[in-house]
Amino acid sequence: MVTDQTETLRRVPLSRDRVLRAAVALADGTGIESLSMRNLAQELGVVPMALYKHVANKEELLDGMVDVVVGEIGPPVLGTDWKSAVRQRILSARQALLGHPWASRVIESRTTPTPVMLAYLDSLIGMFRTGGLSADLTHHVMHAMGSRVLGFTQEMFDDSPSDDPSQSVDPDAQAAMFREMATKYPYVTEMAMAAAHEDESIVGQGCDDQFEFEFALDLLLDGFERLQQQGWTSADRSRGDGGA
Amino acid sequence: MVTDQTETLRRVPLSRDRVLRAAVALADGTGIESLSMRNLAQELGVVPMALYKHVANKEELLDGMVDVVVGEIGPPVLGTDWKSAVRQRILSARQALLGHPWASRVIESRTTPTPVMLAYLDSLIGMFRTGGLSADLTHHVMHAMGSRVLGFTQEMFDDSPSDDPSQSVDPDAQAAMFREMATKYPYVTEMAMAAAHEDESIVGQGCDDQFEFEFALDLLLDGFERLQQQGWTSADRSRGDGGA
DNA sequence: ACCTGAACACCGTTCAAGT
DNA sequence: ACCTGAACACCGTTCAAGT
Repeated sequence: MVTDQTETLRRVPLSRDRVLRAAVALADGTGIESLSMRNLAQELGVVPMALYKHVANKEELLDGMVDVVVGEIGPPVLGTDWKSAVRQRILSARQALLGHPWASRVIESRTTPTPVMLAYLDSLIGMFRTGGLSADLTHHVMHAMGSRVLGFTQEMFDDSPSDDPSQSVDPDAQAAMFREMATKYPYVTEMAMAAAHEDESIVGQGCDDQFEFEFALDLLLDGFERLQQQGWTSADRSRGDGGA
Repeated sequence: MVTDQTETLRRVPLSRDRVLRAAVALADGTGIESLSMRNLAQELGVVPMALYKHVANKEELLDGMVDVVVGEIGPPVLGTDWKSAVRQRILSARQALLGHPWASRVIESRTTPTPVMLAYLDSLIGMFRTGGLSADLTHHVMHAMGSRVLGFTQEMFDDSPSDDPSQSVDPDAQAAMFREMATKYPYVTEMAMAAAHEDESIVGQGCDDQFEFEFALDLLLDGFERLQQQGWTSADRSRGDGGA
């Protein structure tokens, strides 16, 4: 294809699918904060109002974008135990999300599941149920997993190393800052140090996100398995809020 | 105080504290989506630009609002084992958040921790460390907890019963909808049924949020304790992605 | 019947002109 | 030196006027 791209896009008639794909591409390329209806329309060589033929409003656009991402999650693997199968599926969801940095934030902001999302959730719930977990336990399990079923967790803070040139090197200031951190927040500092074998950083940086995700995922899956084997029921509300 | 409130507010000079408290009150009362700089200024009987004397921009306003909420979290209880102490502190954080429905969303959107937030995290990390967990394990523990350290989890969808009058009763349509759900998403439906002993609902409604939160929290805390007792190290990366 | 320009009712923030 | 009105550069969406 040597045809001018904008020109080509202008010729192809708009469709919901083309709108959604363009929106995903725009968000991937320039960030979700610069995705506006006006912006997207311009990218498609179209007047803003033309988009409203294919999506009712911006919320529906975002729903559709999430559907595109969920559509990239692989199907369940067959022929293993439920725990491995669930584990692999969720790690596949994680892979899908990694290609779209905006996706987890947008998913969080959705208020009602789309049919595509419901189909994914139904299939995942089915993996627990056919694996032998009770409907009761599965319900609590899904809540405990939260957004993890889609391959992400709410990390407390964005730990991407900001390449802000305003706070450049100046080793003296950095050392002073570090000393202040270490005295004011000794445990935070120690924890950051414990993780900083791979990156220069002050807080929370340079740790292996994939490892952290799998650590928590496995802890939860192991816990679910243990409860299942014990024949746990939500009637077993034996836990008080005190006892060791 | 019988003085007219707006008049009183107009007399009291602005301060960062008064701006933040007004912002929290406004968000509590009318929702975070209607909190704008212009709106807040009006509430304070002040021109929008006056706010910029006390907060650099809207991001800093939101940071400050989170600080107000974090300030409401109770101090650690003394004289118990680390697990109970952590449990109680996190449930106290949850109580603080329950009074400010917007808080979890705003916390998620923060990109850098404030000193107030760092102080809270430091104190919580300290509870694990003085309880005997290694710096290494504590690091992974904090990641596994994610936003749960502040008393909330990312629930997959907003399950508050929308009192939208447009989709009022009409039991026939509702029954048809239910049949469609049950055939298209059998496991989702079953799970919703399993939880719906207390509320009329289609999906995800009517379950005990507090119970779900504690279920996951205890599962994680129990898991952490088990790892600690086993002398776990992150060098033990024994888990493959397959084996049962 | 379809499409779209202009307009509406908002934003956060800058900046220069006022006191 | 301090304060602030007007303006800038945006939003999502409505609606009436064009073809």
